[in-house]
Amino acid sequence: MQPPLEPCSRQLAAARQALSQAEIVCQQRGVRLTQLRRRVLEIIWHHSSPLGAYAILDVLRNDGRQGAPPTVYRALDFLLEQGLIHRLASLNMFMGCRQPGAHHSGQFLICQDCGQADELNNQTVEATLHTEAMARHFEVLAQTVEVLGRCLDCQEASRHGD
Amino acid sequence: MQPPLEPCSRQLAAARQALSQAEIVCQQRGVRLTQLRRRVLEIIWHHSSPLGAYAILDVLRNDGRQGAPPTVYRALDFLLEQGLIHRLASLNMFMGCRQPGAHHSGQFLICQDCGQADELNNQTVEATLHTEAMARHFEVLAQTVEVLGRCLDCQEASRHGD
DNA sequence: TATCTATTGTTATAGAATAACATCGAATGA
DNA sequence: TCATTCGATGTTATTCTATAACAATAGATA
Repeated sequence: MQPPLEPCSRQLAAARQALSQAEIVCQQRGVRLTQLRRRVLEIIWHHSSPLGAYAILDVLRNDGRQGAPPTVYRALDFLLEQGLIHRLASLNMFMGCRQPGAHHSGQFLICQDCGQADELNNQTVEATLHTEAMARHFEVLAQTVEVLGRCLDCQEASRHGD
Repeated sequence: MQPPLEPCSRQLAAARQALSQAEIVCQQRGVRLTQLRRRVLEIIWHHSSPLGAYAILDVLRNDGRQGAPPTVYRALDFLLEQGLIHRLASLNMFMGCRQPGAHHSGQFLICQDCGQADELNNQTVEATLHTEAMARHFEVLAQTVEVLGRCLDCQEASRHGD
């Protein structure tokens, strides 16, 4: 689980796109994507795998900005509310959302070796859970669906490694 | 989210059954359900909603037993390994498993008002996630499926309350 | 400009989980 | 019976995650 330190060009491009999309979404909604919030979103997108709040805080401090945990958590709360990032409950970490604008819970494949997470949006899973809930007269507010396992790269790496 | 302090008779009966089942399962597997582990399982079953590790620790201390966090976490680890309890990642809490013996991830409906959690075992959800994972050559090790919302009782309570 | 509100800074603390090492206790064999 | 061994528990300390409470600041509005 070694997070790379420098984002590759593909990540940078993804981050740029995510940030400009975020600007649009926030403008449409009349909410403020401040410097801090924008920077936190950028930090998250520059990283190839989900990041913890304190890792984000470290980067902010490296920026020269002063800050404490609430600084980060408030920015994260804003980004979560706007559907710009997801929180992975099983890791206590945060990652960028590829479909901002439309609020959705999403489903995630999380590799326990490299830490990377893939977002799914399987309608069958979501609908089936809704049906199960309805049968119990349960009102659904959010879904947490996280599949822990190993991605192809890490399976191969462990085979060659041994 | 007010957890009741005294278990009702239905809970006590459920706890008794869960404990005797746990005894059988552990004996069959040749693992030891010690006093401490048994007591932690009992505490969890005596409570109507999922419990946090530190809440369990408080009960243990009320018993007169000395203890620190590792005391509880080791017992919880054992019970998780044996499939006797589940951990709810979105709450950092633990609850009894109704199908001990068969290791399974389960799916949960969690009421944000009263804190109670209902366990599902929907095969469609599990199979669909497996299929999605396979399509990405992702090896599944565990599934976390937690639906947050409001149970019928709490929906009605809030309607009458306003 | 004065005011109001949202945002950020700051300090302190609560809550969740584990590392590392000491001690105890139940099973096993001599 | 005693000694040994290994699993289980006790103990202390620390790390990581998250929030409460209040102060200071900056942006918008009248």
